[in-house]
Amino acid sequence: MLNEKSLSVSPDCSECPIRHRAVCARCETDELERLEEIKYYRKFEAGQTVIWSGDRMEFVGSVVSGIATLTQTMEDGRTQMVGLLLPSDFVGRPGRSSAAYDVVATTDLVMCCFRKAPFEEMMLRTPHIAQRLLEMTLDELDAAREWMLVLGRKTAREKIASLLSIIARRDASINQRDVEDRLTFDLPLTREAMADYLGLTLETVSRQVSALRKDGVIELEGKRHVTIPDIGRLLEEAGDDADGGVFA
Amino acid sequence: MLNEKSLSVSPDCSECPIRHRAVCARCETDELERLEEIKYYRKFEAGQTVIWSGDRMEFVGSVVSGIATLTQTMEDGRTQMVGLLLPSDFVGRPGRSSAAYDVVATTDLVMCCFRKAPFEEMMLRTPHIAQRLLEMTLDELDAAREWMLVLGRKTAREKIASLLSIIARRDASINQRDVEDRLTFDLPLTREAMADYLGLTLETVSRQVSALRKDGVIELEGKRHVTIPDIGRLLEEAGDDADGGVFA
DNA sequence: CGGTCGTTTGACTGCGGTCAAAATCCGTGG
DNA sequence: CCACGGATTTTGACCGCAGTCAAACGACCG
Repeated sequence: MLNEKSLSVSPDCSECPIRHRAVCARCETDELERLEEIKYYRKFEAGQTVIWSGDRMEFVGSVVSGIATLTQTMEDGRTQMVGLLLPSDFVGRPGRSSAAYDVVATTDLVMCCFRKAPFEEMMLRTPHIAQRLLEMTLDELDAAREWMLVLGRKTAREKIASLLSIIARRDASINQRDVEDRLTFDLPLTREAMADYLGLTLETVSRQVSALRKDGVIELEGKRHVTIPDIGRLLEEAGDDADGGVFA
Repeated sequence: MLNEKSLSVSPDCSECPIRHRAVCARCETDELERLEEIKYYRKFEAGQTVIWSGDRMEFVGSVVSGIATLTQTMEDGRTQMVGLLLPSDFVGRPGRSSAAYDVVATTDLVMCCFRKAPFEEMMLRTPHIAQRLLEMTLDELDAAREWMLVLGRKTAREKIASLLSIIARRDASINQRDVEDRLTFDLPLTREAMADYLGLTLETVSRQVSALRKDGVIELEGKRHVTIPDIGRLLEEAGDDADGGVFA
């Protein structure tokens, strides 16, 4: 906790890399000015816990850069990841006083935080924020439901393929890369984190990743750098409808 | 589809049984009057499909009475339930033109429908509706994430116990029953529907229900009527924290 | 009475979990 | 530059939980 850093200077909203995708996306200039007054940046290092489940939450905020995970843990230690937080994703629930999940930085992370009470008060007066938050929450709900199908009904191989295609899609969207390009990215998750996301053990993840590599569905350089020669093939392996533009 | 019934008369909102829990919960009298103008009731019989995935959605609405399910299906027929819709739950996504899931009535069902375009237009002008919808969506997101833990990490026995405790909780809350009472309710789902919710086969569901009965965790009269002699015991079996008031 | 639907039960199989060990990666300090 | 130690990943052998296939049972209805 000691190596967490608060930045004294928060960059101007108008230059923010997530300006057009985050909870503030629809705000007008004057609304942004009021947001500037209650915002502050915080940095976390890879591996640090951002919020502990059950803790009192004094802020909500957006991921500016880096990746974090949302996880739930049972008393006996079994854990399930319930969300992957990428830049522009929102953290925290207005109207709730204590955190429901652990939030952990898996890479170095920068967050744009808003003090909770002022943010909630501002939400009531600023429909642009509430509207955008509703839209984002509906998207997250859809993603969670898609993930329920993955967890409940897919095989281990399909689960891995599903995770890779989701990361590939999000990566392409964030980096504005063309989908027709040869997709290539770094896995932001350890095998254990992948297992926690997919409801598998890390051994099974390792075996199935190797199998997909052996079958030519993916290519690996080192343990983490992935290339996808044929995205249609990967989507087929995921059990998704290959055509019909999940990527459109 | 022919036996679907439209009611010519929609009861007054002020007498509505879900008045204080549905998307209209926070509306003032004048706001309710405007909602009355765009609402209509529809009845569905048990087994009927309310909405097909992919269909154009011409309405959104609330469940007034009865129970419906939200399901997703893969090409090869594997299906996963992603939501259980009880009275006051909201159906449909403002801002989206086609349905993402199948909605099926599992009992006779009455819905309070709003034509989609007028409802969306009204949402922009009526913060009370948007606020309540955000709150409900956040609750659904939490429920979906809790379910991800069930699907990803719990054993078949724990899954059954989790489902029973959720139904017991919701049933108690809807019928305003005291939790300390001897909990008793009718299962609104077939074994197959339970299996689709839990990511199991119907045979496994049947076996585990029998096992819980044999072990005295639940009592059965017929196939569907369930009594829970000790809710704490059931929560233990579900792998949840037994104390601490999930039921508080 | 036969037919359908939902459910239970049994026998067997196989996918993914468990336990264990080896291999690889990577940062750190001598 | 290399040796060391810890973390991460891979691989192997074995096992058990839940899936599969099949049959029978009970309730309900025409």
